[in-house]
Order: sequence, then C-alpha cells, then structure tokens
Amino acid sequence: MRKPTSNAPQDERSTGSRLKISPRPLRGDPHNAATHGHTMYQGRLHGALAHRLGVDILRGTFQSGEILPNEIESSSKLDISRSAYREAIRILAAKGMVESRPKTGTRVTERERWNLLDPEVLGWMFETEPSQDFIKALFELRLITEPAAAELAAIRRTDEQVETMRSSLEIMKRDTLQTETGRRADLEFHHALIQATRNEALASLSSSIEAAVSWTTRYKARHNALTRDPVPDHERVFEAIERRDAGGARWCMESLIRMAHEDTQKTFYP
Amino acid sequence: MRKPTSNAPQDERSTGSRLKISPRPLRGDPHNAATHGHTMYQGRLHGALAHRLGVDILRGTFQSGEILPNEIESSSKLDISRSAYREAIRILAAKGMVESRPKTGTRVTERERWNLLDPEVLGWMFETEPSQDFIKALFELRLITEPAAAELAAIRRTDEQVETMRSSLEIMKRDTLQTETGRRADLEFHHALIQATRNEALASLSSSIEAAVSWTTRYKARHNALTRDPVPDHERVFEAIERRDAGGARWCMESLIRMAHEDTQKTFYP
DNA sequence: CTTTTTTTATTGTCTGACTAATGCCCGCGC
DNA sequence: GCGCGGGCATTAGTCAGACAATAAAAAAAG
Repeated sequence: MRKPTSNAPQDERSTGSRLKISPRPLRGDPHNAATHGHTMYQGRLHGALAHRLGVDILRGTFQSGEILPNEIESSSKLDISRSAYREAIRILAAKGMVESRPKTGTRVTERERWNLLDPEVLGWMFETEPSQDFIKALFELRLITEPAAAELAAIRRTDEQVETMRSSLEIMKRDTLQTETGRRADLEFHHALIQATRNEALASLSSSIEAAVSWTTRYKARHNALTRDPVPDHERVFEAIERRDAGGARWCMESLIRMAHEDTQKTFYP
Repeated sequence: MRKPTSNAPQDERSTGSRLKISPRPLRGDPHNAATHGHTMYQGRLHGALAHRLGVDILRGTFQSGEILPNEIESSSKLDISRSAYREAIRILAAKGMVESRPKTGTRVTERERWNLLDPEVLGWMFETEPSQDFIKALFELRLITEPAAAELAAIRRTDEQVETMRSSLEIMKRDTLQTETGRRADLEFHHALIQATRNEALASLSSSIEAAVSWTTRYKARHNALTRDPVPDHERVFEAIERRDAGGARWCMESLIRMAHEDTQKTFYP
C-alpha cells in the first residue's frame, strides 16, 4: 500500500523501497489539499516539511527508534535542497522528536521525549484524529490545571482583566462557537483569565492547551455536533472571578471542563 | 537609538557598535568557561549558538520586539557560516522565541509566546539565576500538578513501578542529593511516579519541570546550602502510593514541594 | 578474547550564488 | 491633502556542491 512496486523517479532501485517520504508537493494549493490525509501548509519550505514529518511521526508513519533516510537521499527524493531539509530536521529536533548524529543518522526519539505540549506539536496532533487516550489525557490535565488557574485568577485579577473577559463573553454570546469570531472571543476570554493568574509558567502551559482544545472546538463546529451551549458555563466562571470567589471559580471551571470533555468525547467517539 | 542616521551596510565600522553578538568562542573549552557569565556548550555549532542566543534572550540582552542584525552580519561577526547561524535561528523559532520574515528580519517575540516549559528553554533559564518571580511561578505550577499526579499514580500504579521507586529511594538514601548518582536516583523516582499516572500529557509537563528543578537542586548542592533531608518526604509519598492511598499521596507530595520551595527560596534569596 | 587502529557512512560546516517575499517610498490620481 | 498602486531595496529563503568532523563498525594487532 505504501508503494506500488513500479515507482522509479530518478533511478532509485535499491533505496526506493526504504523511503517513506513520497514526492508529493509540500506547499501551495490550499485547495485540493488533504492529499494523503495531509492538510497543506502555506509558508516556508522548511516549515512545511517539518509540519509534514511531524505529522508523520505523530501518526506513526515513522516509528520511534526508526532512522530516517539520510539527508542526501531524503532531500533529493523530496526535490528540495539539503539545507531546507536540514532546517526542517532542526525544528523537529528542537521539539525533541528526532535526534541526529554523524554516521548513525537521524532517528525518531522515544515518544516519552517528545514535547507534546508544544503548541505546534499539539497542532500537528490534531491534524489527524488523535487517539482517545490522548484526548483523555489532555482533558485530565486541563482538569488539574485550569480549575487551579481559575482559583488564582479570582484572587489576583485586576478590574481591567474583568472587563476584557466581560466583553469577550458578550461576543461569544452574540456569535457562537460556530463562527470564527466567536472562537476567537473564546480564546480571548481564556487568555484574559490566564493573564489574571500572574503565573507565566502556568500561562505558557494553558495557552498551549487552549490552542489545542480550540482545534477540537473547530472540529466539533465543522461536524455541527449537537453540543450544549457553552456560554452559561463561561458566565458562571466569569461571575465567580468577578466577585473574587476562588472556590466558586474553581468549581465552575471544573464543571465547564467536564462538559467540554463529554461533548468532545461524543463528537470523536459517538 | 535604533539607527544612527548614516548607515552604510557592507563596511563594518558603523554597524559594529550595534551588534550585541560578540565574537567570543561558541564551543570548546568547558574549562575556563563562564566567559561573560556563559557556561560553555559542548556540541554542534548550531546548538551552541542557539544556546547562547537563547540565554541572551532570556536574560534580556535581546529584548522582545528587538530585531537581530541580519544573517550576513551576524554570521560573519560570529565567524560562522550562514547555514549554521540559520539552523540556530530555526531552533529558537521552534521554541517560539524569535520570528523571521523577509525584509523585516528576525525579531524576538513577546515573552508570552515563548515556550517556557520546553526542557531546553528551562535549562537556559537556569543558566543565569532566574528571577524570584519565575521560581515562584514554577513551584506554584508544581504545587498544582504534582500532587494531582501523585494522586493518579497512587490509583494507577503497577507493582513494577512501585519496585522501581523503592530501589531509587534506596539509592537516594545511601548517596544524597550532593552526589550525581543521588540526583539521578531522585529523577528516576519522579520519573517512575510520572509513568504511573498513565497520562502522557501530564508526563511531558512533569518531566520538563522536574529537569528544571533538578538544576536548582544541583545549584543548592554546589553552594552546600543547609537544606533539610528530602528522603523522609519522598518516603512518605512512596508509602502512600504503595498502599494506593490517593489522598495521602496528594497531601505528602504537596508538603514535599512546599519544603523544596522553601529550601530553594532560602538558597537563592536568603 | 580484548584492545587498538583503520575504514566508512553520515551529519556538520562552509561558500557563494540566486530567488522570493515584503515593507517602504514615491508618484499618481482623486 | 489623501488614499492607492507600482516599483525598489532589503532581507530571509532556497539552492548547489565541496570539504571537515564525528562516531559506529570493521579490521588489525596484542
């Protein structure tokens, strides 16, 4: 299935069968995209390649421990320069997904070492439908961090942050999560909440997760799955934070996430 | 301040004063290191440069929004090739710390967008003494996630994981955190605990944080600050997990982290 | 069998050229 | 005076091909 025997670009007789990198286009044409299940990537060549390799690693096309074909082969197969290829590899390496050494080559590291919470990696993850286990893990993590974040926000919030949250909530109420502006307002709401915690480590974590979760939201919207209205939940969290009710904020956020998880579960695995 | 009116690229005398990248060596000589407060980096050239630029950005030598000198200038000033320089930049970009575009150049992004929880970034952070705020944020995050992790571990642990933890604890008891093997055993203990949670997102987060915290441990050991013995705390956590006592595990872990935070505080800001 | 040396495959680095994107300025029309 | 569109300049992006350094594997020495 990966290769129909008679495939001879250049004259790859021996190496050809080992290569998993097929010469489909990397950039351009956001239309007729979804080739081989890949969303096309608009941007720099190295970014596009990193994207594709990253997705391939995450979905297991390249397994942990496996070594990629060498730079010369890979880049010529893909019809790009070695430098562009190398820069793509550097990106993946920076995210802990591959590891290069002379003589040995570039090998995919063990999954344990991948920076799964890197925003880009999370994005790649949701490129293909992620495993139920991963979704569960992600929501479990949210359930740990975000109620705590809400609690801190209730204690440390400024009036200005409250106003930002209020206006985002207004927009969410008017448009819904079906629209782009609605989703952006949702992100803004959570962003303001995170800022209110005054903890940049927590902020870094939460913003990654939020971004990932927004992929699921978009997915749900696309499949117009019948999810309950998220606005009332958000409003309860907001009101608790407004009145500096730490315990209330924690509790409302917890229930908000439980709801979101249920909805997501139903959409992905009905 | 950004540009002194008469700016003729090519001939260097005018641009020299603008450059913050000084031509000190990047690699080699782990001895007589600490030049300009930098620990020397052993490894590939692009990695060494990414390391140095990363540290410089984190400590504010390059501020957010600032644009780096262009590739030609920078690389020639550093006496390395443009490709090596570019690969370093790709690494930084992968961690959200810089952003490149044609014509504009490469600019340092806002701190909000940095992947502060990337293990490498955390490492760079502890290269120079991090701010008290950051230490506080990190321990606050630990205090949120790790008790929850301990709780999950108590519920989901396998007997094998318990044995791993037990033997690591043995080693910690024998050597101490003053020794390298002792610190490694500490890491192993926490690693086994994390594995026991069966949540890879949580695992990814915790392992980053653990690694960072182990820098502070090493730092404390170097300054032989008088910290209390951490073994009893670890033992209590271990016993709770062994008897599948979720609440107990949470509580003991919470107190362990509180202790560690106090000790760290005293060492860094006595 | 162990240790040391040599070989060799692969990444790492360098050079210099060309391409493409994009911010900016200037002139044009309104 | 002011918006707008087209060209220009600057910068990152891509390319090609060479050589250096590294480390694994193989061969030779003990």
